Amino acid sequence: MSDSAPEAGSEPTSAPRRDFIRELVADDVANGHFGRGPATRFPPEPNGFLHMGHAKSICLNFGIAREFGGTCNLRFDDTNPATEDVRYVEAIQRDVQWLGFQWDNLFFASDYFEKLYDIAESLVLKGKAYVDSQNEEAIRAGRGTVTTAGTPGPYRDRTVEENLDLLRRMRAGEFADGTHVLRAKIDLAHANMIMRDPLLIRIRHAHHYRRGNDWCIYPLYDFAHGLSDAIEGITRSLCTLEFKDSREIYDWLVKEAGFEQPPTQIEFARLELDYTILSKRKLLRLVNEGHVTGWDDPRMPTIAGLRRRGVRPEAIREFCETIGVARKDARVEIAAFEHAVRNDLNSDVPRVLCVLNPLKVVLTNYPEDVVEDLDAPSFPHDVPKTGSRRMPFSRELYVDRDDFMEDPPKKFYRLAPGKEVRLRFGYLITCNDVVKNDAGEVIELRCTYDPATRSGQAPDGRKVQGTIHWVSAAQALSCEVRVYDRLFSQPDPDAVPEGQDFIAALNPQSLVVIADAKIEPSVANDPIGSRYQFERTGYFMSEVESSTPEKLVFNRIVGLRDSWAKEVKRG
RNA sequence: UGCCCCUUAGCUCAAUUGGCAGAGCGUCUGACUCUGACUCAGAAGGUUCUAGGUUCGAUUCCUAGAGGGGCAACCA
Repeated sequence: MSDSAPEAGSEPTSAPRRDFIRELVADDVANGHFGRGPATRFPPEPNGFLHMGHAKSICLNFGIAREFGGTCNLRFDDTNPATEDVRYVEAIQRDVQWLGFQWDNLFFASDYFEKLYDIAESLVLKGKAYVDSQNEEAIRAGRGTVTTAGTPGPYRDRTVEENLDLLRRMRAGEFADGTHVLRAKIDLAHANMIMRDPLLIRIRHAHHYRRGNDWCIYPLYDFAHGLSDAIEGITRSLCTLEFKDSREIYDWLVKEAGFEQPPTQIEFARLELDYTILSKRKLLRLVNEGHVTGWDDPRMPTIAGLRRRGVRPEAIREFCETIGVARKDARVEIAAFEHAVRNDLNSDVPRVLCVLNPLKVVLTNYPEDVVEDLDAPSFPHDVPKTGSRRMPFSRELYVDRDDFMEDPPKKFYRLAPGKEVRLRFGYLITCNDVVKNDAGEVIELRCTYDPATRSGQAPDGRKVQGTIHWVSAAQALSCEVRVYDRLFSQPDPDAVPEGQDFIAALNPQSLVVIADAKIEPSVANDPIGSRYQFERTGYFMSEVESSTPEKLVFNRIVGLRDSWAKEVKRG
């Protein structure tokens, strides 16, 4: 490399942001630290569906493998027979692939049980582990507290022979659950609670979704995780901050097990999102208690829920990139996610007109039996895509109730008595009369159109401030629109008064179903699952699970930015 | 009365390793516009948690303190 000015075109391809983890991996590659290429893994327990927090981890682990020419495994950390299920294994694989990633190897920690057992025996042989036969309470008491040291129990100094015999009989299934555990022999007074003779293996006579009933001694996380990484030749084991204290036992175990150049654990902050909960345990509660329709409810922050809602994997990946990776707890604004979703859809999906809350408009000076076809481009001028559709126009139309006010405030650009607006892709119309029912509710607007303004422009040069969306009443399709909003009504759903929990923070308006919205007929033959921007409203997708040829059902993916709503809110 | 981690703009993160504190999102203003969208331009927003110390120079190194978080599951 010379010091001379870079030549045109030699500009480095705008390097992606380097977080502290990527810096380390880049250093590994440059210096050949592990004697092998970068190897990561994504290690979910198959006890629930993947959510945005997992997406962050997936983008990190698979992204690093991709960027540095390394490998990334999908490993199921299935060491707890009580909570796991094939159903989750299948859902997780589908979600990872949908996000756009493919694993180099598919592994299961439950395939390592024999290897882990062999390591357990070797630890016993070295006097580094022992079988403890105290009950659960005694073990807990013997561990001490964060401020007081623990004390050795009565079985801590069993002979190697006795430990080996008991361990083998544990494996043979001779003992009941809870009668014995294998513990590492480290230090009951260790400053790090994790290191106070951590439990390695416990007895569970239970059905495991993959092992059936053939195995009854299950390794615990601390024992299984690091050794599984080491068995797979992982170089950097990425996990979240709460495992910080586990790193010490991780290092202890891979060293005692004799791995050369073992993996190193690196911790990063787990994702927290405004107005959202990202905890499998709590999400499971929402499912089980029926607050949502399932793991794939479009309001859920799960990958399956977001997919069903209409969010695309590109948006999730872009979001994960913008939030970065750091070593401190972080709560990300939901606005950042919504921005990524809009940004992804804006340049790609066609525009369409849909009236969510129909209000009839009769054009009193338009002939009764005429239907015109108006040409409507499907993309705005700044989206480099072509295409258009025909929109029928007639005497009776629908516009959105939000676009009319009988007594509007200043700066209301839409329809009001005596005011003129432009119909998108169509004529200028002026509101003359307001028809009300007995209850005093507005049920119809009587307007006149200016026949000279079919182009949307007035020949005399007069300007209108507002352009509103509309559909022709006779040709419009009736459809159902599900307007989804945040699942929780406060930024931190756990910040509820004493005695309540996050359930109390649920947003009662998180789903508003509009049974009879009116959409332009051009969408009739589009495949179900198509995404659109409903102009001036938001992004929507017809839902495969609910739509029928007779009646389309649309999910709102995300609303458009709405500076008028902000103006109104400000008063 | 323990151990460990964290603290830079409203939010998320940078700062080439001790050298003029920046970016994206958000907010506000303006331009453009047949979407109050998009796009573009601009602005506001900082005692870098506090107090000392080292240094010509500290966001960066040291000490103490404050605030936040994690660890005492036979869960992961």
